[in-house]
Amino acid sequence: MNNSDIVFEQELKSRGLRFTAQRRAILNTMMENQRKHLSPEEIYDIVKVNSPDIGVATIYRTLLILEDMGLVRKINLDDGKGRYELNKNQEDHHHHHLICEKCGSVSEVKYDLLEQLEEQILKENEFLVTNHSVKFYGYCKDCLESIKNAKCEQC
Amino acid sequence: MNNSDIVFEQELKSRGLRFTAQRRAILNTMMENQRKHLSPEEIYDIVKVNSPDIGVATIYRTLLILEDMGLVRKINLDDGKGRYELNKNQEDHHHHHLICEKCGSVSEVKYDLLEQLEEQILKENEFLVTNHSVKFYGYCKDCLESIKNAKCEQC
DNA sequence: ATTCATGCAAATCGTTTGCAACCCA
DNA sequence: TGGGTTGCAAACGATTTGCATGAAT
Repeated sequence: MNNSDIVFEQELKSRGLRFTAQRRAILNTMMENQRKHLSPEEIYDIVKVNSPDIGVATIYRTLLILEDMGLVRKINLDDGKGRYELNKNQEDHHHHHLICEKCGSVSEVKYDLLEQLEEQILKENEFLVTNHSVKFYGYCKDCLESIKNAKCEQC
Repeated sequence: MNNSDIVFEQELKSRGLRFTAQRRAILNTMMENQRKHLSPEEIYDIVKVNSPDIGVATIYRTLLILEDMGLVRKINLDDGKGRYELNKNQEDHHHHHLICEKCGSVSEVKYDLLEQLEEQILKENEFLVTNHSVKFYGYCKDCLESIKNAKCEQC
């Protein structure tokens, strides 16, 4: 039982919820697959290896709890399913995703130049920004190269 | 038959597609509801008023065509359904959405400070950005006020 | 013992698809 | 006339829900 498990157990208790083997297995799976943007189905497949009797519903129900606790964050990668990533700490909070429109790969950037813009929004729109989601679409390194090569063949 | 209808008809013809009453009605609905972020279902309900026999499938199929032509843009407002907005012109391209987490309202900001960041991404990640999606979550003007008022009652 | 959590299957929601009838070019 | 288009309903994939059973405190 690691540190995160203990934190999780405390959080659950303080909400009158129980620390079950399934919930523990799901959180551990999230920790062992950081930066992977797993879908509920993928988490299900991983957890099933050691807990064959688990059901998908438990994955969905647990992810809701983890998200509500701020231990996990739900993101949208435009592939029609939910994606979840570990919410390690606050500084980790502001990273953005690079989605390759050719191969579908997802990488990350950590810059955050949005504070300034958010102040401006508060002043001009009277809207208080508490969070944001930024996605960049384009071509990853590998696909840029394969496009370059494909063009050369036609020369 | 307005200007956009003519453009639409030409675009359809150039692709070997037909200019039907249904397609026209759907594009007109999009134009009459700019900045509304309509879902396919909502578009369906509006179009149905004047074309009671239309089916949802036609809405979906037509939106795909309009999106492919660049006349319409699909966005994601985290409510589990697709949302569409008119893609009026290129300058209109870079606006972002402000999503109120209390009342769910969606407004817009037009600033775009991302070019600089995208250059940096190209250099450091070798990822060529061709498009982006930016969403800000927080509290709209009205909800900020109601929160303020609620707090005062407790004083 | 009590109350919450689970697995299962059925239900739901948004979207897509197959197909026969339809209609624009 | 012929091939794209439509409405309908069935199919689909992701997620949610009801419920009887099972497990944590």
